[in-house]
Amino acid sequence: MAQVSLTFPDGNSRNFDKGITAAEVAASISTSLGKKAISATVNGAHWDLQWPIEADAAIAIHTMQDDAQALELIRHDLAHIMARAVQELWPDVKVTIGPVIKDGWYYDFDREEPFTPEDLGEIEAKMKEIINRRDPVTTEVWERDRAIAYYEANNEPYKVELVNAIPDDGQPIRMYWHGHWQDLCRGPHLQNTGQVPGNGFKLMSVAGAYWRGNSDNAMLQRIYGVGFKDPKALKAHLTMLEEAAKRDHRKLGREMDLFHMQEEAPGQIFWHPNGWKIYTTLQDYMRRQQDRDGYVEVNTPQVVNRKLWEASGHWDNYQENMFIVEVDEEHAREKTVNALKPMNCPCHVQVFNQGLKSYRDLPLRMAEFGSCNRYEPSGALHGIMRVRGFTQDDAHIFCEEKHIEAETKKFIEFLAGIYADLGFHDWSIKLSTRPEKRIGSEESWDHSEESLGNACKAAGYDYEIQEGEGAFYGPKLEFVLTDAIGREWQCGTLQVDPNLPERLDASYIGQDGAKHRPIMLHRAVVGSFERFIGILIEEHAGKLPFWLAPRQVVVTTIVSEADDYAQEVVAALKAAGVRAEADIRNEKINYKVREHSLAKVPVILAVGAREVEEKTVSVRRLGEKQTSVMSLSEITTELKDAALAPDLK
RNA sequence: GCUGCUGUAGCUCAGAGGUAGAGCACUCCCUUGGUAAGGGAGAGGUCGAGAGUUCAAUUCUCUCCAGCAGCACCA
Repeated sequence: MAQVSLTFPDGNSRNFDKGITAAEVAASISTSLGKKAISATVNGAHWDLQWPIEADAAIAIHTMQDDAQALELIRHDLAHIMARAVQELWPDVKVTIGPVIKDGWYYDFDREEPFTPEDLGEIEAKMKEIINRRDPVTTEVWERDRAIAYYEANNEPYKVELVNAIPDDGQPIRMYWHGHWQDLCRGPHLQNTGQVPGNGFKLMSVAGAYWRGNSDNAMLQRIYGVGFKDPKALKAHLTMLEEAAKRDHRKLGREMDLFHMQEEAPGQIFWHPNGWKIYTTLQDYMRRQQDRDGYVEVNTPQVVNRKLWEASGHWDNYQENMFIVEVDEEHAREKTVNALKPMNCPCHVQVFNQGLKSYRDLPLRMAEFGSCNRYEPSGALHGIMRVRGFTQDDAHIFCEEKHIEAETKKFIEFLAGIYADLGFHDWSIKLSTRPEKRIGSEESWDHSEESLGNACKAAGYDYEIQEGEGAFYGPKLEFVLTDAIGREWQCGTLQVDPNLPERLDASYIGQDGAKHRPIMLHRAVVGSFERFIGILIEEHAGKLPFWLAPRQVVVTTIVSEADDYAQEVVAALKAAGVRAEADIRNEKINYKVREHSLAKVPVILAVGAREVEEKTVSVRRLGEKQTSVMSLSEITTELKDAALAPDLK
């Protein structure tokens, strides 16, 4: 019999009969490993114990101790078990797909009536029952025709479509059985439903999802579940979700009195004094950074005639998402159709186009805190993170092709400094390359992609390539922040655009005396201020760094005899540039401390008879229980420094 | 935009076919209290908007608006 040579993680190799299964390999090593094995990795692929090994390979056997593999298998089996439970409860429901995702899985179903929360409870109970049956999980490879005939006979049209979609490139069409229940699946799976921890999962929610992710297709019902190895891990996950909910910017925005939104202006923000203080503090900081980095700041119109949007190409592509403002003939000589600007670039080109530009003017870095309005689909709106009215820290660098690399490097360094100042150290770069539908020559794509990659390397950063994800006119960099609870946010971006200067006829006079087209680099660091402030709030759970905190200090009185002194302390702090206010209300100190702590005021100063006498303050910092006594001059000096933005220290 | 859910006082929420309730917040009074809620009294709501069914609708039905979760979208 033919042999295969398998190499184990320790470097040793052994020969086995060709076609041996991973389970047999595990059992050949030791009886206990044979029992504990759950799957293998064969040549880098996660391998079902039942699958035969037909060629020489590197192999590693996994047990439940291997988290990555164990969780993948558990969640994958749970997806199947859930689908089976649903079909046992409601045999008419059609099954579609059910992949593993972060922390769990989902499965999409086609069913007339919506699933209710009560249904979820029933499904969960049925799943536990199935797990307790300890049914064997088995697998077979089928011919395509047989699979299609089977699914047609069973009235599972989605599965027929899936089988048909499997490319004819030799990959097996694999069937899995969990007991009598069957599903098309590429695997791998556990060997027995009883191996799935019956108390480590929970069904979380139902929501609509389009078949195959396409909004032209039918809407299915998706049930989400989370699954772990044991109830403790499940509990920890649920607790984490509760913690995340506590730092929701919409909740904190209300509690800290930062902003509100209301029906009459969906997707737009009413900033309250506290929130606006954060906004302007951040914007002032950004403006100083831009000034230092060689940008000029401009400001451009909000309401612009459609002619410009037609010329830029936005009218054709994004009309549906623009706020259209029509001025009728009663108000003007002739009817005009305008749109609120959804982006700033066409206006910036208009500024660039005023007067003749020389190659000596390039690179020209034109910045605007550009207020934009986009008619986002209603379902996309989310607190202040995704809105219809927002302001970008937008800028366009007009340059020559040869400038791209150096300008990009300069920008990455600029952005890195700002993220560091704002307390974000965990971020990464993604480089999106040429998509299938594109304009421009291959040479110019080569050059821009290479320039962006080189710039990242030159600035000392790695990047991940997103193949084909670039815009139709040029490649882009995306800068992705990871926040305190592991969520990713794309904030910064840099896009190479030779298209818009072409469409809007921007030019400069080159050294050769002839007209040339500049390239535009669209770039932003925070992206939208609204969204970025939302991220800041959630990152810090409302406890913003002192310099950004809208209310930095509250001076609370313990007895009313201290009222005058409290005002004196406030005056001293204000003179030092600290945002301070007095709380001389007739309330107990406990009450005031609680209230201001909940409002996330970073420093509470309490003053009573002793402090008045000694010209001191009792200092209580947010998050700390103990207090300390400092002289008025000491605390003023300290807070004066703390109140400065990082770039002013 | 799509699927589902939700909309009652400033906030968090209870309630029911016969035009509403709690806690906190708010106002006033008492209290001057040393670091996360002192006590008492009071005021406050066209029950998201419109239409329909009904003797009667905030409650049932429909339409619309907004929000939430997810999907799709994000120049």
